[in-house]
Amino acid sequence: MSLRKKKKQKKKEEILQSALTLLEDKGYHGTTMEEIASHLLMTKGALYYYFKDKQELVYESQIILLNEGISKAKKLRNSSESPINKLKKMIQQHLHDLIRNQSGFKLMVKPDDIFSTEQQEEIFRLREKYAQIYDEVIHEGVEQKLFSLPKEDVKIARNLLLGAMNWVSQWYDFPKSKSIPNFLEAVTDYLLRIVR
Amino acid sequence: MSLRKKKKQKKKEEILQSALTLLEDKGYHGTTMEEIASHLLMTKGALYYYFKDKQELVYESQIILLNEGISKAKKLRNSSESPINKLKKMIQQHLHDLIRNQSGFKLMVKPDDIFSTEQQEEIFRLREKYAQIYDEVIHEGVEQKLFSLPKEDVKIARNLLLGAMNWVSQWYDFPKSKSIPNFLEAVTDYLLRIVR
Amino acid sequence: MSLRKKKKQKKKEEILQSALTLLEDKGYHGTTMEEIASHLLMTKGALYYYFKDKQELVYESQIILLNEGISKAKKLRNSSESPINKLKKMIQQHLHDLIRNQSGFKLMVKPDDIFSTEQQEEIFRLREKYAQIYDEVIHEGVEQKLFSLPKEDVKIARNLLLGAMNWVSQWYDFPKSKSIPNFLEAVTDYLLRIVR
Amino acid sequence: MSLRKKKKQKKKEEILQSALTLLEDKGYHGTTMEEIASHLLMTKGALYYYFKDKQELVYESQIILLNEGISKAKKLRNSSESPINKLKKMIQQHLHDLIRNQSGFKLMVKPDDIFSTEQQEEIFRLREKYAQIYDEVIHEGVEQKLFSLPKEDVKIARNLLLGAMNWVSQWYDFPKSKSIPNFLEAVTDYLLRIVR
DNA sequence: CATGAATGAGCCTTCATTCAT
DNA sequence: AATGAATGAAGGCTCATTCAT
Repeated sequence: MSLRKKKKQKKKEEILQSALTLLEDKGYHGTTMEEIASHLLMTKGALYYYFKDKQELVYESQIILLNEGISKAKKLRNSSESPINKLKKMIQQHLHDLIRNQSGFKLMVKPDDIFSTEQQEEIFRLREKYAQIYDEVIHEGVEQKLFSLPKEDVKIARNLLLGAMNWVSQWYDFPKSKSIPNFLEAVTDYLLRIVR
Repeated sequence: MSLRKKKKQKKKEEILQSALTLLEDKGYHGTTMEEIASHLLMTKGALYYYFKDKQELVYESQIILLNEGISKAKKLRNSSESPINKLKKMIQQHLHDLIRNQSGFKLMVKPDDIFSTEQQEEIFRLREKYAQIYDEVIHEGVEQKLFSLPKEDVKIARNLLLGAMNWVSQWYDFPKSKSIPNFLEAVTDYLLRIVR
Repeated sequence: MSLRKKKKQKKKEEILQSALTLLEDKGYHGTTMEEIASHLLMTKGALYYYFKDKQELVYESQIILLNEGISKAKKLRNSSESPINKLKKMIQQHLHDLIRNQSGFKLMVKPDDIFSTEQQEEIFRLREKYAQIYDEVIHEGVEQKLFSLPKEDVKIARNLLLGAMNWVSQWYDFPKSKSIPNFLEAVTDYLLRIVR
Repeated sequence: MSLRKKKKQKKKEEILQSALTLLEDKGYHGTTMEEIASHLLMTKGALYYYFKDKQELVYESQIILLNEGISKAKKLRNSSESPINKLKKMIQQHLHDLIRNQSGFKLMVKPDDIFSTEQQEEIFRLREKYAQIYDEVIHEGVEQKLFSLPKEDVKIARNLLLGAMNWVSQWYDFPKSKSIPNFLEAVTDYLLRIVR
């Protein structure tokens, strides 16, 4: 990639990161291009140099988010820990990012009338990819008799897990709560019960 | 209440029910008054005979939803079943309504810039009221040594429960799945693990 | 006229009187049928039993106003007072009605795109009729050498008079001012200077 | 100010001038943003680039108008003419602008439910400022025994003057009348009688 | 590359008007 | 005669998008 393109790429990611925060907060229709731009001290028009349209910008922000999640989860899955510890760390990673306001699994709950079919499919593909990493770890745990559930229920358990995690951003209360690490520890323990 | 008023009230609820479906799907900003109206074979203008503005319509739809949930949950809590069975039934009720597309706990994830402060407070109050019914049942279970968690963690457990439940509408796949009752049964069992 | 019709006529006048107050305040476009109705404890729809449409209602309110003014002015003109006193009393009558919130000369400053051509013509005809009564009295005063202006300037003087009078409602300040009679006396004296 | 900003400012004033003509004619509620825009061969949306909303546009048009009037009046007041001539010229200036369709003292007769409280106060402040220039000149005339009225009546006289002047646009009939200068001369003479 | 400016479609809302009852 | 209910045409305003400079 040329220097030019690299620079452009960097700027794009900068925009996407900033946009994510806003999108997380107010959703697709509630977030304006104007807002996204002004948060970055740019003008609306400039965004269109980097992205064809709003849809593309938001789509790419989702992709980035999912890919980041996947890559982090993969790293943990590949570690040499026990399945229990792997799952623990994956959950904590997920929650950590969520609280730090970077999640996107909440965002586009029903992306039907926002994204094109291909875009939707890609998003679902990545979501599934992310989820499968969880599945694999759970599977591993089942085989090692650390988790007690039939293999055909792995997906159900995983979905419940993801749901419970994603909801945390709704009720987690920064200042009042115990310290973040303590909080994460407690939540993780209860979540693990789903599979044990 | 006069006959006239009753009729008007009925129509209002009809509108609210219909609006809920759409709002659930596309969120506040993604749902237009036009859509809400045409779904009911009315014109946009007619909605304004029943509701002052969009905000009020959506607000009332949330209130109705929450109140319905509260009333159903209360009935189950007051039954003479064991805490385990109570919780089971409450979960199944919740999921059932969710799948039948009536939930609203998902809807207004961040009602900040949609509702007025008072409206937000009322919504939070009702959400809390609903959640407390869960708390009570869990409490009861703890005291009867049916559930194993310290009392100070009841709220955490309840929140994880609600999150996992609300997420179900994201992945539950009507036609392909096992029959609804079987599905509910399975999900409920895994959810109960959180508190056992 | 049948009793029916008389009753209807009375109600119409009641409506017109009430409408006048509002129209005076907020103008044609600023006053809604809803407001007019609710001020009379009726519903919007009922107004349409008495008046074909908003235009007609407003038009008739203007006519009534002008006719009342004309009739009052005629009475004063026909009295046996001196032209000076006649004019004085006409001015005071006009101001009195104005302050009591009944004037309409201000209202439809440019009735062009509100009224039909015929309606406009009728309104102008009546305005002119009202003004001519002033002209006659001034004329009389000129002939008796009580007023000093050439006859060809009578209309100019009369228009200045009317303008100054109509403006009074803009600045007259009820509570703070001297008593109404004192105030009227003072204003009238200065106005008379125009023709003396 | 940068060139860009100057250009924007110029455009704003262009819009305001054009809007004034329409507002003068049909009042606040009778004038649409659409009309204002199309008169300038722009689209509705473009107006919102220059003004936050209709209220602001109209408000600023009033301010400009008042400030122009004040500045012109001040110049005349500061001249070395006799109070009589000063007043004469101020009246003629006012009438001249009025006939050339630039007055705004008529416009917002009751700005109550159009403008915000602060906006109203500013408008009243400027109206008062304009009026006070008249007061000062009249005062001067009184002290030089050129005008005969007690000082406590200056405001009354001034208000009658302004009212009579503003009304002129209602009845002044361009084509039929004598030439404008002659007309102004005549009107001014009669108006001066109020204070002499 | 970026900006200021403009466009146009679409949304929320108001309101005169109609009409069955 | 009057009302509740509904309609439809605007009107104000927002916002994604475009484009000349």
